[in-house]
Parts: sequence; C-alpha cells; structure tokens
Amino acid sequence: MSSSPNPAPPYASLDDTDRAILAELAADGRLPNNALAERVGVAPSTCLARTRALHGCGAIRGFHAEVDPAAMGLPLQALISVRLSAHDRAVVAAFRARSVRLPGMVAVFHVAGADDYVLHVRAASADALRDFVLDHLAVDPAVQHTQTSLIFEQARGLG
Amino acid sequence: MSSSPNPAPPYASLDDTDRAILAELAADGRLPNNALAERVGVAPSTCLARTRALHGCGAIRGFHAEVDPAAMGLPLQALISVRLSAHDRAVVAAFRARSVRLPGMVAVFHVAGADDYVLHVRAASADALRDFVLDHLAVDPAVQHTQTSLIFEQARGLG
DNA sequence: ATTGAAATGGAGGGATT
DNA sequence: AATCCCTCCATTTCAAT
Repeated sequence: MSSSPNPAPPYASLDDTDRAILAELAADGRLPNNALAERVGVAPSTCLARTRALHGCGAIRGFHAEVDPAAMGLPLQALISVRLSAHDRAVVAAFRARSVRLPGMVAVFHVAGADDYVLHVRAASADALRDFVLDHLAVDPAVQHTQTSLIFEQARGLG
Repeated sequence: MSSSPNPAPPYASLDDTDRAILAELAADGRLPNNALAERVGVAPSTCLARTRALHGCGAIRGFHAEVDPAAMGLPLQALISVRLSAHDRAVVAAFRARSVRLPGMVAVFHVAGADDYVLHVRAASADALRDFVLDHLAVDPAVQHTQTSLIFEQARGLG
C-alpha cells in the first residue's frame, strides 16, 4: 500500500545455523571461516556459502573495528535529542539524510515519543560539541528543539 | 585525585599513520593487512606492527559484524532512559555491570542530565520489550524511573 | 623503527560422494 | 551438504638498512 511493497519475505528462510553465524560474527568480526564453521557445526564450505548469502540478503551489513573514540582525538561523546518542527515524511527523511553525513556522527535514531531523533555524536572538545549543535542543528529550520546529554561512559552490550 | 592515577598518557604517541589505520578499520573491519598498508602508505609488516600495537594499547577494542537486527529475530529496537534512585558510585557501577549482561542489550550509555542511563536494546516483539522493562528494570530497586522510546529507524553515521 | 623478501599457514573454490 | 584436494594469497618472521 505504499511505494515499497516488501520486496522479499524478510529473513523467513534463516535457520538456526544462519542465526548462529550472525551471532558469532557480531561477537568477533574477524573470526576465520574455518573457526566459524566449527563453532556453528557445519563444514567450512557450507559456512562460507551461508556467510556470503547473509551478505547478499542484507542480514550482514558490514564489518567494523570498534575504536576507542579518545584514540581518534574525539574524547567526548554525546546523545542529542532532537525535536523537529514538522513531521511530514519529506522533512523527516531529509533530516535523516543530512544527519548521517555530519562530522562526528556515530548513529542516528529515529524514535517514537516527544522527541523525533536521538543523535549519537563524537567531538574533540566541549567547544567543538557546542559548535556542532549551533552550526548544524540550531540553524536548521526543521529543528525545533535539541537537548544534549554528555556521555560519561559507554559499554557494549552482550545480548 | 582518585584511586586511578592515569596509568598512561592516553594515546599521546599516536601519529597520522595510526589514526589512518583506525579510520580505515572502523570503516572496513575486514580490510586485509596488505590493502590497509597500501592505503595508509606503509609496508605491510610495519602496518601489522602498528595494528597490533593499537590492539595492545586499547585503541582498537575489537571487531564486529554489523547485523540487521531483524535477521536475528529481534526486529524491535528501543532507547530506554533510566533514572536511578541513588547516585553513589557503588549503585551506578553495579547498575552498569548488570545492564550490559541483560538479554538484547546493544549499548549502555551513562549520561549527564536528569536521566542517568540510556539503554539501547533489541526485542522480538512489543510484548518482549514490555517484559524486558518490567522484569529487569522496574523490579530493580536502584531504578527510580524509566522511559522507553521505540526506534523507528537507525542509521550509521559516517563521521 | 621501517623495510623488503622469504617461508609458513590458512582461506577460497571446485569436483565428487 | 560434506569431504577431499589444490591453488593462491595473506600473514608472519627475519635479516638488513
């Protein structure tokens, strides 16, 4: 009923082996195919084929190193809640597209509730963070209100 | 002024090559050492030594596959703001330690402001999300208040 | 400390059962 | 889907600068 009529049944064909592969690779993205195959209990060639298929269908989006932000000269992190002034599809989509390209952007969450977006950003200093908000968000006519919360500490979950 | 007197000057010795390696591996965690060496402009052996050093000093925390949550049977994501009833070090540390082990936990942010924590979680369904909040947060005496915001959409940043 | 080359080991691909 | 085998390439070590 919209312009994108679900192209494919989303992951209906994934079995336990596939999910095990996803879990292992999420935990250790550099796990070699041989070791991965052993862990999930299939032959290496099968495992390779599965992993490729998971790439292809979009279940695996990519591989990334987890880097200590301080090591890149961006020791500060913040969560910025953003309330938009309008909520039509075009405004929301445009804001998302702009946001992901902003310098220091880690993740963009479109959320339900009073606020529309939560932005996870990194910055070199308190000044840089302030400038980020002023230069990229406060000036944006689509943005009605922002609230910045400094991140004291971040930890990765295990589940 | 506390019990941990900065063990090491944090990343003072990182040069442009190191930061380039971090940036490349953050963008593509499976980039082979050869290709990585070429991109940052050093010999493979040098690159390998650098990368290992970056492991060793904690600048690289690990490698992870980015998996579509829907593929793991956890199509719902939420940000849960948590306000604690007390703010002494022991309570806060204990809450963090417990949180990271909760099922479906993606990330735990300890933030400044009215709320103390923001939890990024995944769930199989709205019911499962409700149960998560009721069973793991609402019953926790350290938790005073929670607010759950469903994530409509998430995007990775590029900066 | 970095480099280049040489040796080791593992990954990738195909054919067969 | 799994096992074997073969080829190829990346990683690693080492000597030299």
